[in-house]
Amino acid sequence: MFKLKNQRLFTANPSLKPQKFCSVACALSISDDDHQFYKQKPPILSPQLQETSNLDPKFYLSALINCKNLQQIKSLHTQLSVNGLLNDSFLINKLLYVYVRYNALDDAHNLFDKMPERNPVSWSVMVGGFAKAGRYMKCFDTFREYIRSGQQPDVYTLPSVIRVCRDTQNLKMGRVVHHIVHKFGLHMNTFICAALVDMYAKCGVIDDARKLFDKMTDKDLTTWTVMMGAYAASGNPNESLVLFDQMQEHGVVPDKISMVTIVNACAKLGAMNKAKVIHDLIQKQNHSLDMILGTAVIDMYAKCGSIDFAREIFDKMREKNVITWSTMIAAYGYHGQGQKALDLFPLMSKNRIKPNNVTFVSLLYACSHSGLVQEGLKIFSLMQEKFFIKPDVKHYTCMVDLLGRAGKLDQAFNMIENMTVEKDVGLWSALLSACRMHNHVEMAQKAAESLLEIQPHNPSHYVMLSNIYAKAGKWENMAKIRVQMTNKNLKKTPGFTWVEAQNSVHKFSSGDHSHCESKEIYERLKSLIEKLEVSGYVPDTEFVLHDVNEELKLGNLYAHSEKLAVVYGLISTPERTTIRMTKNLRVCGDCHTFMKFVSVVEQREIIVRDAKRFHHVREGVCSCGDYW
DNA sequence: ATAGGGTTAG
Repeated sequence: MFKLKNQRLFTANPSLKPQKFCSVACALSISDDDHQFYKQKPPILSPQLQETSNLDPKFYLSALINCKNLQQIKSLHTQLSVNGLLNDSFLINKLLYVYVRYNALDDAHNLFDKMPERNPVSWSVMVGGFAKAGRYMKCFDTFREYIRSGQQPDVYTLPSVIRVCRDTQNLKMGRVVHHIVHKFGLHMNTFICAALVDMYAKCGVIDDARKLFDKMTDKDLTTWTVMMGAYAASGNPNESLVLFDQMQEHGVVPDKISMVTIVNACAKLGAMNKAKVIHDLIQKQNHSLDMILGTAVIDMYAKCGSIDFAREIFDKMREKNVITWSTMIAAYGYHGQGQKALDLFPLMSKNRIKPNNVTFVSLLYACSHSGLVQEGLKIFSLMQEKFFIKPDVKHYTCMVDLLGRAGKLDQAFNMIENMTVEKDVGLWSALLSACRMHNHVEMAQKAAESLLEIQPHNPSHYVMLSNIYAKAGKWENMAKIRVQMTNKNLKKTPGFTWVEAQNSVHKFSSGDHSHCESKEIYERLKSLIEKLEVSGYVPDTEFVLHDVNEELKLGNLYAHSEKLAVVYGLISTPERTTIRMTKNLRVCGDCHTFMKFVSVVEQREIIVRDAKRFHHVREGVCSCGDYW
């Protein structure tokens, strides 16, 4: 009887952590009947428990550990109370903890309120419970009460409080807590410091995070992981990889979570060499590709340019969730293989995965970038009618992009006018780009006006509109924009281009001479342009504002960061070249033409990407016009 | 006994 019941407990809950088996504890694993019994007469022990129980707290301890639902916890609570064991701080804290683990925060709090004596463990469980459950005010209140009670907060409580500061983006409170940490001399605790580093990073003050990180003498794996993740999230994935190497030099061996973090950083960097090294390391250390790590690796390979590797991993993964599927769909989207993205969609339901709003963003994006207008419209209505997902601004942005690229500007504009969700910069930018592509000056003005209402000081909106005027020959309007920019003291923000070569990533800005092989690069660029001109390359100097600085000129040409990166790629890598550009930076017409010619004349495949998009530059393949 | 780090779009 016992064995059977016990088996049921463990087979029904394979996820339960292996625990010391206690012959009496298994009595709790049964019992719909018992529940009924408890319900009717709570103070009385069930026959089974009576048989085996005594007033030994150890019995209740293992019973609590093996609880599998709230009902059981409550009935044990009653029994503890009846047996007068609620004075045992060890037991009561365990009870508190089990309530918290089953998300019964109110029950826990009631118990906590009635506790005659609260020790640091009680406080820490309660504060941590509120923190995990997202009940931030309650967490702060409890912590405040703790401090006011005059006790020294222990090292277990503070990480939870810091976590809440992070989750609520409450940097001010975070600094106060940091102060408290110092006041109580707890600044040497690794758990607390790691939490603080994470809090600073996620509140956007990465320099403060780094300062604290550097001060820490014993950085453990979590600390390193937090810092690596912070750099990746703040747009400096290169630094994540640097730290990853340093960590290993310090003898810290990465685990699965840190692997996910570094895979993610590598995806953001877009460096295929690194991607392979990291994937090798994962295999060497025998980390299985579970849903999270597997999904991250798919994303990494896709963003490093290899949709085939990405698909290989995808096919190998045994368990996939909606994120895995959405990642793969998005990957096909930005690789310009819209049909393949669409083909995956019906397979999702076959595998019983329900698409979510992100899946539909990826699908619509895939349609817009492959020019699948009808399909996109179909998906858009399917999403609402069959899956009852209300489109948000991102879905609308994809639709505006889809219609806009196809030249259906009026339809796109109508959609914007009729939508009820709040319009953002991305939405209007999509329309503005479409206007530029189709030379629709009037609508461009409307789009730009809306953009400048939201972001009156963003120079890129002015530059974009100015370029549209230039293309239409409306020089007076263009001049006005330039005056506005000068009056507002706005300067074009510098753009960067990165290229992966020589096993690392090199960064260029326009007219950049800082690279150590700068001389060779410029010489090669000069001779290359001569070669290209023989083949019919005519530099396009239409977009005057793109290059305000005359010093960037190289003969009658401009040394765009894109060109410098492409040339460095030619010099230093035998294979194809992948360059990555500052997010939102558009490749200008001249660079586009330049790359097209390079790809033919030098027989080299060039891949351009910003954070998420790819465009293969091959003759006949590049269909994006001068706007990418 | 109680504590910190991980995946998709934009």
